[in-house]
Amino acid sequence: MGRAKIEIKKIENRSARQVCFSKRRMGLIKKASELSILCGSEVGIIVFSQAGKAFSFGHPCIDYVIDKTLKRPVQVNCEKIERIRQLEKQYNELLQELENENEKHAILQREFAGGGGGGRGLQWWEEDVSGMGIEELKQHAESLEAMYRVVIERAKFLQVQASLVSYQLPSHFLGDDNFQHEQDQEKHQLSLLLPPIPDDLCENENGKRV
Amino acid sequence: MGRAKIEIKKIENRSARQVCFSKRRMGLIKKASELSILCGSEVGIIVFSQAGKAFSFGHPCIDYVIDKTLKRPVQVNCEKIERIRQLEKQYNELLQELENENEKHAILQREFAGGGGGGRGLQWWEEDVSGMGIEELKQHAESLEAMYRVVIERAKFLQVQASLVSYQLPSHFLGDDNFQHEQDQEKHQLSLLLPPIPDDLCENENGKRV
DNA sequence: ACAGCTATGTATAACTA
DNA sequence: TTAGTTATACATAGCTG
Repeated sequence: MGRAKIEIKKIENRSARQVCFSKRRMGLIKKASELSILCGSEVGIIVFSQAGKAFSFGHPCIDYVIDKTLKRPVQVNCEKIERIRQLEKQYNELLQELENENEKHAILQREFAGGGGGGRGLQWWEEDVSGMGIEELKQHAESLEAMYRVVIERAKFLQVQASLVSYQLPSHFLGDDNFQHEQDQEKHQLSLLLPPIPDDLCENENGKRV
Repeated sequence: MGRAKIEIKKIENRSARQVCFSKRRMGLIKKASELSILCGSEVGIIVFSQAGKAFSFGHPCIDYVIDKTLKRPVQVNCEKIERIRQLEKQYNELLQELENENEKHAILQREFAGGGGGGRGLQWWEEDVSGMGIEELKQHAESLEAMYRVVIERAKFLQVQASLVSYQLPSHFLGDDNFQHEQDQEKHQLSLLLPPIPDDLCENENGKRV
């Protein structure tokens, strides 16, 4: 949202980070204010700067929102359940994308080698590679990589949304680019929502299953 | 931020409001997530829909942020003090704008009637209107109106920002267009920060001083 | 209600003073 | 540093299915 696109990762330069913090804090609070007015909803925001200074916004006031939250553990559960529903939905979208990739690959396969593995119940990535020629292998590898990239992108997206319920993708799943949430959060069950990805694609460099 | 500019006031249409709510809620949480990552700061957001459903976001998690807030009443005071400093600054800007209007008017006055009130210590709005011709009076009234509009716009802006500390402009100060914050909030000292506006401009339709 | 789409308004990254 | 300016990316209002 500025002159250049930036990656969402911690800004290392101190003063740049400070400038970004105050601008974005103001923007966030403006948005919250607009939401509360437009939709008549109660909103509370608390932000701590790295220096430990607190900033807050609340409609009707921050204390009201905090009180209401503390008195409603049930609501928080509702919220988590809805979040999980959303994640499930996104997971289904992911599956859909994988199937599309699958389709594309099948077409390529047919064009290249006349249809290597036949039309039985097997998924394409389960095909036996031992019978493939060099070109076919190359195609196969490229398709796997493309699919892997799709999975990673989706996983990153889910990660952002996942923090809503404090669930956490194991950070190695997101590649090695700076990962800010790690230090304070537990790692847990999100993987339960993401399992049926073929084994070949689910191992990191240490061979550990995700 | 859409096809058309919209006024920030409650959306009356139920379904439109609901759509806006979910879109903006998502946007707000995305922004909060970005802020926490980019600036390494702790952020918590709680939103209640009008139906009473709760949504939250937190980094590292919402409970952490709430805990930290509850344990730091002092920080909240710091924040309020800073907010007041900002308001004072904005107030000074407002004064500056008034002076600019003043200047412009003085020039107009000189052009029109050769300089009706002389150059003593009086502000232009204190000039005696009894000696004015009809054109001069018209000009004077228009200038007052322009100045009034500037004051109202600034006041609306301050109002949005003021909710940060749960301070509240008396709603009649903002005109009669829908005013959403009124029901739950107390009215108090903000007017202390806004007094030296000439009497002519500080009365509402009941003649009650602001 | 819900999920896209796109034209448009806003927020803001990089820059300047 | 702390403010302003500007070009650009992004969020979203109104619309469609």
